[in-house]
Amino acid sequence: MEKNYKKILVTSALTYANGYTHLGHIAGSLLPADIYVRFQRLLGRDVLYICGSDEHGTAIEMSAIKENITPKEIIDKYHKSNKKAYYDLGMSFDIYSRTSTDVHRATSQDFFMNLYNKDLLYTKTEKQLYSEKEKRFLADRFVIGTCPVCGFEEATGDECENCGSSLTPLELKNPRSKITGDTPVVKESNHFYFPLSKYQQSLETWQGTKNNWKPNVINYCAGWFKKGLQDRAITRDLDWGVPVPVEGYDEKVLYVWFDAPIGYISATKELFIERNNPDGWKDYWYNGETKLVHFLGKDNIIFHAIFFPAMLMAHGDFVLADNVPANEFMNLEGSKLSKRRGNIIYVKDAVEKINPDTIRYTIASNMPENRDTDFYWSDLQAKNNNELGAILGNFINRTFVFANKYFDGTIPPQNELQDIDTNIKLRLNSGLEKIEADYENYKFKDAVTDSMNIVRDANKYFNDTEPWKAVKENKERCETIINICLQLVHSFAVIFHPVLPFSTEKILHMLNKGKEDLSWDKAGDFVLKPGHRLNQPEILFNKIEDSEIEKLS
RNA sequence: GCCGGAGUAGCUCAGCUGGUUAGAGCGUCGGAAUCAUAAUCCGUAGGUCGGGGGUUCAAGUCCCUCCUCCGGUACCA
Repeated sequence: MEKNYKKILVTSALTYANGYTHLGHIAGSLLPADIYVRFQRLLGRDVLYICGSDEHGTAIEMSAIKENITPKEIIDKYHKSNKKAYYDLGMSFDIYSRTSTDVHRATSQDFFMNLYNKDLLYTKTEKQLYSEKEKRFLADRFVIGTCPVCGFEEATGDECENCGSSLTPLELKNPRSKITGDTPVVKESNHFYFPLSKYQQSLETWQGTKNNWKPNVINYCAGWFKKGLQDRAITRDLDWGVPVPVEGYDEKVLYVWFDAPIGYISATKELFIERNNPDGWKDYWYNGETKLVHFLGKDNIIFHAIFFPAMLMAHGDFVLADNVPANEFMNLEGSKLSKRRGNIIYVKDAVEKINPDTIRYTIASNMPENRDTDFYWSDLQAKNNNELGAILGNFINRTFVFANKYFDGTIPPQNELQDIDTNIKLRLNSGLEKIEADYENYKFKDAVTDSMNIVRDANKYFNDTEPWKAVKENKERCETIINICLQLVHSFAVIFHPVLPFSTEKILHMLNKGKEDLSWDKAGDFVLKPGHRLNQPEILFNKIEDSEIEKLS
């Protein structure tokens, strides 16, 4: 790392608990974050991985009304399901929390009051549409009416789908509620505003110091700066959310995008409460030597690179993000992933049918780091069969077969080394250096490619040294070869651990080694001792047949 | 409409501040090997870098314009 960070705090964008999470979420923010933290842990760094469900906002309240159930029922359902799916996919959160907890409510209200007490917030009264029938103010996109520009009759209060005009609800002709269809009335409402415009200069200065941010993030923000940041209302007329902790405003709640990012902080608090160290979270959030990294999809850039940092600046106590490595989107079979039913892959379904490591590997090797990418089931099949099975799995298997068949299931000694032996170790070490740089620079696709390329060379080493001949002609030579191949197997357990956590644990077990050998330091050295007894090998990646893929596509 | 991103081999994707014959994996075709989940390794072929114009000794890379796709557009998150 370019700076002497003592601690690393990693977040994945909170999952909105209004539906099942799909593979796009994994590709955008969950998987890169998990790979990153697993790598940092291998290096022995002090890292926390924070995520959770975002459970407030208009959309959840509206879903509850439509389905005639409570918001709580909705969030419970999706929080539980999504959390399980994430863990099934190997996400190694230190905590997966949610924003409906008491800790979060208190933390958000404290945050709000901190700004309120410093007189940073102001109130403003605006005219809004109010439904007498529903007894509620209507959010912009829950008002439907006729577009004043093109006459389209199904325009929503924020924009016209037909002509693309940006609208406000008051401009619509014949406005009506999207839920009940009744005609709303104009009513005034008073809200708190966050003075985002005042922080533009500080934000630009701050981002100016970031020379390793991805261009898409920098340019996107530059666009907003150029336009000029405007203050934002941070309270809403809803029933569902964190109540505004100010007298006279207790019927209102905090804007979901105000409280959601605070969720990263409250989840960290909750984690340390569980650890019986209630102040422990401060060591991370109040510490200028913490490296804070937000992983997210491109739809979230403004909130993590502009709005939340401004909130933190206003508050003053917290560390700001070191990086916001935003990914683009992953689509399915060439068309948008989340658009309509039948064209979506839920994580909960995928993990039931497919080896989670295969899912992780496929997504990681085609991660939308620079642009939108496509997920194909046929691609997953090819990656599983041709790379995971044929290259990695096969190398491990052919090595173990030799150890079992000719060396009684133990690690043979390493005798006199030849050039080809020292070369493969040099190759391993240069590969490790490259992969380490890949991970530190958020280049996960490169990391996967570079990792698998070492295994390709390991297979070449196996071919070139021909242990099946050596075992007959020169047993000592064969001992050395298989010793080295087993050392490489151990190295691969470490190297692939960020991407393939389940399989690498199996490899470690096959080697009869413990977690203490799962460290990046030990990946470059040949640490296995001759005579050490191995466990029985197992097939790590079963071949996926065409018929299975046809069922999934 | 406006802001940002993208369009590169049959397919999926790399190509930082412009610099010799544009790269990788898969797929294709040929070869070597036979220890291994018939799994490996080597080699071959494949592209007027979305269209057009410009700057430059030199452009996939910079500028202009057009087409197509994606995200945002401040009350969806």
